[in-house]
Amino acid sequence: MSDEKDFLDQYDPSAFERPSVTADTVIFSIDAELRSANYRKLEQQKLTVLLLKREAHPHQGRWGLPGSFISLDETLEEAAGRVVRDKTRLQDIYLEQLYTFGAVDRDPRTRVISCAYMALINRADHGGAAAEDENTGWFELDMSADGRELTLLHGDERLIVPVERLEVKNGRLVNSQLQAGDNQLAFDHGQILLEALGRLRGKLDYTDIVFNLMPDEFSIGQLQQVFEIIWGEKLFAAAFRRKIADKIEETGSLVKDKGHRPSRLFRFKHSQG
Amino acid sequence: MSDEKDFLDQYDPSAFERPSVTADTVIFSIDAELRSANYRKLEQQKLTVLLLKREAHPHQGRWGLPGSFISLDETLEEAAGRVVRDKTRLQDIYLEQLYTFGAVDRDPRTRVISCAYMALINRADHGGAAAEDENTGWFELDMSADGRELTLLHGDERLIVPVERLEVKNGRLVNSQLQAGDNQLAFDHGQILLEALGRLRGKLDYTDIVFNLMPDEFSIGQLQQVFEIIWGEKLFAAAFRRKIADKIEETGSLVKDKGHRPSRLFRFKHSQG
DNA sequence: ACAAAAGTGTTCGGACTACACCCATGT
DNA sequence: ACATGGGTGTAGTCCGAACACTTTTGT
Repeated sequence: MSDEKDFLDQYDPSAFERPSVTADTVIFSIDAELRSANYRKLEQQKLTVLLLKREAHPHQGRWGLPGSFISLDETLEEAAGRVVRDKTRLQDIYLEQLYTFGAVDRDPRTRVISCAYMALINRADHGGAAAEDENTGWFELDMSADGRELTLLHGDERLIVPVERLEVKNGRLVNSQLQAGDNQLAFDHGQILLEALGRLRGKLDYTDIVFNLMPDEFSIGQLQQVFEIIWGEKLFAAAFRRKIADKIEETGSLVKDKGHRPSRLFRFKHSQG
Repeated sequence: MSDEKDFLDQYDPSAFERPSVTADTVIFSIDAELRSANYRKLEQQKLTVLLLKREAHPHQGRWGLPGSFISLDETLEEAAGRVVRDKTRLQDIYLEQLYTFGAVDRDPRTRVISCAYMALINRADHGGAAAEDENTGWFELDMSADGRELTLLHGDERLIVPVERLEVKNGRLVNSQLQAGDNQLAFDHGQILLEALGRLRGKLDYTDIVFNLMPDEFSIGQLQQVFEIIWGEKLFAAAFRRKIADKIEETGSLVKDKGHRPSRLFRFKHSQG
């Protein structure tokens, strides 16, 4: 091994053609819709994702996920964290690597490999975090009843992400052909979003990641709603309450001013052994 | 969008410094040890992983995972498949993307990002697949009782992979410091191997991936042993039998010549609704 | 009073645990 | 005969699904 140093000194990093690598982030948040419909009804919670309108080519004018080319002196996770910080002004956010997308032609410019991350925040909790503007929007996710189509809503904008039964090869999903439709996301970001949603759904019931989406204090009803919109199915309140009972603890405060019995507020109880 | 084509024509791919990207593969297999100890005892199954002795710098002489730099005209999965094919002569193998490792200094040459894949095969089933030689070895995995240390055995070779309680940050494991010890794997391949083992363990009980490790026909006892060596715990035979009963079907044949009641052979029953 | 949600009690059935027990074999 | 694993039966236990029911509020 004495000559390893010599080897390294002579090593030419440009010997092979290299791909570009980006860190793209799917930033989920929960938003509460202010429902005036019925003073008794709960305000409906919504699952939202942060999208940016692309100002440059390629896919100029389309909505896409926040992302960035990684620089050589930062890890993938650091790059993803940087993207989240730049777009939301939030730090120390839940961040999880999702999957790396490597279809040869997923970017028309050149070979670009995308390492996708999922971030979870609660927007209401952090004041003006990630305020919206012309080119920045939080899109509400709505899965169609048959689960074949995901709709993204933001003001008048309305994007459709087809869930074409994900092709599975060797047990792992294969990059499917990019859709060229009009109200579509840029690149393969629709696919990335679906992968993120799938991951979020799957991890809901065997991890505690939901609480990254919740405010510090929340009612059981709110929490149940979050499960319901992510899973797309109604849950039985009694069963739900008992199931999560040992993951939360009372804060002591109540929420009044609703047209029904006041609800106790809870917080996430960390580290129960 | 009319000028998107112009933009692409003028795009200069060398504008940003790019990392190298490799596809590294953790190829697991099951091997049956020929036990002469007791004619009644079952032949003990072993979980093995394919390692190569590095012939070039860096980490020359160390054992590491099979891998390759990706070329610009193949997907990540194709690159991983190519590596598996080159090393084992096997095609159409179960392949699953694991995780992408992006620590800045994980490779001393230059910035190298590793997209890790896990492959599952049954070596016995495919004759001389991945025969061993001087620089190619199937290493038996042995997790210590306390789960703090993974030992890799192959002939006289004996590598130790410390399981330093994986640092978790934001719910995802963080690349830990590279170990510089002697009987260690090259690069961060120990960490990659641990991640693969964790994934395999986790997926055992809610997917059907085990059957990728099994021969076409197997006894329930064999199958149970595979679960046991991967999970590192004994299972109750009666419960196990019932649990997997609806995933397998009888082939009709029996295995005699053992010092006990002959066992029926089963095969994986695909696609039960 | 009433609608809506908060919250508790209880039953039912299915899944897993643990143990007991028989079967079939090669030496 | 005996050790070893193959294979079935069965009682007990735990957990979630489902339903019934009470509590508490603002209008």
